[in-house]
Amino acid sequence: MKSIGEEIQQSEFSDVYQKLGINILFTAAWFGEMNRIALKDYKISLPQYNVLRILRGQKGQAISVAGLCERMIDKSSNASRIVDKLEIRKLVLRRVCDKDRRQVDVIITEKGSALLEDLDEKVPTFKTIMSKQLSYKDVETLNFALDQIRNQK
Amino acid sequence: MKSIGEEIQQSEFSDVYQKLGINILFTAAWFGEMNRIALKDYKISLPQYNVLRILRGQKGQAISVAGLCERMIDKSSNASRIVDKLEIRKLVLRRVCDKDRRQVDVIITEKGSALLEDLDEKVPTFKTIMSKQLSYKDVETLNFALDQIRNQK
DNA sequence: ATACATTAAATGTATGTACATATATTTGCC
DNA sequence: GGCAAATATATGTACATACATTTAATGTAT
Repeated sequence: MKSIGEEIQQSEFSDVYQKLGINILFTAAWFGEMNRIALKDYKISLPQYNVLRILRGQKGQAISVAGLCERMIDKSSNASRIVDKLEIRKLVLRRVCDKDRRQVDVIITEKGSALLEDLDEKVPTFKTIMSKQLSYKDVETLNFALDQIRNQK
Repeated sequence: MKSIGEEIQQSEFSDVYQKLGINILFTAAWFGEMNRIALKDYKISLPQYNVLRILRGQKGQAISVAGLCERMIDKSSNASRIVDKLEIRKLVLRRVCDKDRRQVDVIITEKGSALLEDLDEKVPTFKTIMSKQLSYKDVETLNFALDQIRNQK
């Protein structure tokens, strides 16, 4: 099995925490790469895919651009321009919100939903990626540890 | 303590594996943001910082552009253009390799090394980020689990 | 030795990220 | 009501990523 040290050809880490930090970064990048490969044939980028999935999760309910930002993993991603690209391909619609005309509601179209359904079969789920190696209990432990890391002090 | 579900305002995940996958992605993004904040005053981007650290790790030994790519976390990053930016600021040097004139050796300059030394004091180490919450044993377990995830089948 | 394939790096283009700024709308205060 | 502050989104710019193509140097077969 390839350890993180072998992956990035680094034989020494200053300590195990450093190694873990790089391991988390590397594993996240590895997940991203797997998804990118799956999405490639559909000419859709990873952030665009993530936005579509957030919209589907709304189940028809409208969500503003700011609402999208809050739910995205990369907080500084520019949802406005990602929506631009999706709108050009008619995968989403923009509609000025009646209650607050500064807001723009974004809604997934039929075409967008259909594309997501196709992708569901192509994009590996985290469960298929990890369930062979990690038990339910392992996963709970990891989830707890990661939540703890981000809430230090 | 804020769990991953609260962070991205998603109350339900399809399963704990899905939750863990997103947790890893989110934690990696969170690390990145901490570092970006630390680097901001020095007008150096995260990939540029990572390249400088790889060069320092070479301890004077030359490394090619392809060698940099292999050691970078983001495999598809364009090391050539990152080196461009570092070269403009005289933090690194490029030198055509004598043994294979297609290769370009990249070397960190005195100015680059001095900048890294300054940054060492500003950029939080993973140890300072995580050692309060995770024991040595926790870390070993996590490292093992992540290595396993990336080596499925 | 020449021709062809391979390799290393650079470059071109579209998309995305980071951050500052601009524009439009709403809110709150007088 | 009128005006300043706050808010939602869009836009401008520099840098980075994803991926295809180009250029130069090297390896290899004939």
